[in-house]
Amino acid sequence: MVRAPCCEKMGLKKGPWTCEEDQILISYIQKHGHSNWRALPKQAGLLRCGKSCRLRWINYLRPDIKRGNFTNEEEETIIKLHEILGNRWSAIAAKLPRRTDNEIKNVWHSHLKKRLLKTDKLVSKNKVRLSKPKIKRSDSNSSTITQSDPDTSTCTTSRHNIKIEEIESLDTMPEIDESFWSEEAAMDDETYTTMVPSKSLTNSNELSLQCSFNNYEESFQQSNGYISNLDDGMDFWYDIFIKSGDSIELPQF
DNA sequence: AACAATTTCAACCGCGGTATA
DNA sequence: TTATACCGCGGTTGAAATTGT
Repeated sequence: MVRAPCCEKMGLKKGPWTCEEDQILISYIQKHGHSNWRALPKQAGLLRCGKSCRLRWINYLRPDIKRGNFTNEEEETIIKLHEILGNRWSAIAAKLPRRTDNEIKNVWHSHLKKRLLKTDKLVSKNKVRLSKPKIKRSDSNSSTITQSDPDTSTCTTSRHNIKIEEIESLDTMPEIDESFWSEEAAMDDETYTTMVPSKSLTNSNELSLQCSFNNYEESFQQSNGYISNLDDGMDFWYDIFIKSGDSIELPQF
């Protein structure tokens, strides 16, 4: 099958929209809606293809669009959602009211990606590979977290101080102190402080883990009994299965 | 002030999914 | 079932704006 071009190029305008064209499009859509983008430009008297009209409306003219700089909160949200959803800009835009997928895509490519690349380079200098956690099915020892009480807030092992606390999935990532990224900020095993099972291990459907060092946190979530990092990076990826009542041995940092 | 390099972002292109004849 | 048309999405482009020298 040979697809027909989206519009006959003959006589149709391309490139930036004029104020006059914008006004024609806005007033037409206000009166008649946009049930058929292909027919719209002809009916509205615009020398544009339907695709161009749709894009102009969706990305620029829609009355419910929020324009201007993205807030820090919005940028953090985009970064987190991108970790989960990848380049699914429309899905990300659906979580950010009044922002368009095109705008989010642009801000990702122009700001956020560069920022993260910079961050990754610095993190890779101090890269740490986490070993796979061991699961204890029955007995336990001093280096193993055991589930004694679902409501326990802290416990201690011989190797690390461990605390058990509630973690909301996709919780806030704390501000990272500038010193963390400095050349001098050498990684130190002792700065790893917690591997945190939340909500106890008694309910395998509600388990999540959080690993933190300095002020940087890695979040893990359980899905279908498996735990995996929310990050795509293989360096922090786990594939472990935990059943109700299991205990978990801390990873070696 | 002039020019070059870089960044931003609106708009375009092509593909895949879906509806329809 | 197949061919066609349309819509929406993600990748890419390129002009305009900004920044650096």
